[in-house]
Amino acid sequence: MRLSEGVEAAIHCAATLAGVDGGATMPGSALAEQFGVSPSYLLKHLNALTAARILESLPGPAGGYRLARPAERISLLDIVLAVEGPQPAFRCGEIRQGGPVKLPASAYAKPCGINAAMLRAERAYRAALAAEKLSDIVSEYLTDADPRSVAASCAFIAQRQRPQKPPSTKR
Amino acid sequence: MRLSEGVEAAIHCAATLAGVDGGATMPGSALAEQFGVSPSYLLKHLNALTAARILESLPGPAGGYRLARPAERISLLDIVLAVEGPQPAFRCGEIRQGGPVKLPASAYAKPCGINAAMLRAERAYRAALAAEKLSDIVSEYLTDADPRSVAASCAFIAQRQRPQKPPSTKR
DNA sequence: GGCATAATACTCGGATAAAGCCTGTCCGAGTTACGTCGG
DNA sequence: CCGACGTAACTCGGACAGGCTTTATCCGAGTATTATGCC
Repeated sequence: MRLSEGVEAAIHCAATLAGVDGGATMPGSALAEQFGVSPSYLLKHLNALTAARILESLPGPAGGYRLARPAERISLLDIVLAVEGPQPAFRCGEIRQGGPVKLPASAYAKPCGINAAMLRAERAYRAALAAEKLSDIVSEYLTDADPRSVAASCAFIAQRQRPQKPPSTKR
Repeated sequence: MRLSEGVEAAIHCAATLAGVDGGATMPGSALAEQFGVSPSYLLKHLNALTAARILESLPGPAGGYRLARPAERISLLDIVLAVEGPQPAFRCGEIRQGGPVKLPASAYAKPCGINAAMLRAERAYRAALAAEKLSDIVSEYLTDADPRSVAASCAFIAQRQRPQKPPSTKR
């Protein structure tokens, strides 16, 4: 059982974007720089989040990414499913039918009990992930993390975010 | 998120071995034949189960595999961990430290909140897997599955199991 | 001086190679059962 | 007839290639900004 490396980056990016002012955006290059990962590769995952309607992307010089809805309505499950895909972790290959004894298909009408048990467990996993809201992650970070780390993150966001409405961009 | 293909085979094998008489064994070739998978490859996973003290292996002409303890004390979590490894699905790469701003190590003394949240969800998953006992899987199969499938499975077990007359020598 | 226009620079997006893990296969070491020989 | 021995066959165990998903990278399409020329 192994999750993609990109899930971690996607969650960190979403948490960072939750800290930008409403309406402002942050380019993918800034997010990649903050975490020291490849910009081109991070775009792949950010694109997946955009396709899942979790992020919004704006092109152009003042463009970038921002959350498509408030952080209270974004759960870790949404991000994981967007990056990893909606398929369950356990995929029943129906090996019970692969034996030498060939039974009619009607004998396998009911789903495999092992598959059902694994899906029950996975449902609990997804429920736990759905309970973890992005806003809670951010709040917990702001209160529990080291003040120096929080200050550095806020400074980075304030420096690299791009406000949308004001026409004048100084730089 | 994706589990190994071998997990399904391992669980099916364990469920089959739960149906053999106490003390009797079944060779890996018979298990592979029952599910139509490669015998040599199945041995890899059966070996992992043996290393995890879930199965016992007896060499020799009348040898094979059997459960190391009653099915009531074997959970799906034990099998999954044996095949997939004990590492959690989400492995924190500490990308929060990869940015250009270098803070002293003391600023990262507390664990990453995102990692903590993911591990909380995974703990729920493992708890759900631990609640699924192998004996329950077998009981559910015997009562709910199609009678033809149950009859075929029992016939296969009775035909291919190897009773162990003398007290076995543990490996 | 104001407005339309064209060049510009920055952004995202998809298509393209390389690496790592999982899958699949092979052959060798070890052990037990059986047949045979000797007592 | 009984016991011990040697042979043999069957088993598991670890080491060796191939396929596929994941990771990483590059270049092209699109758009708001900006400077310029015209009115």
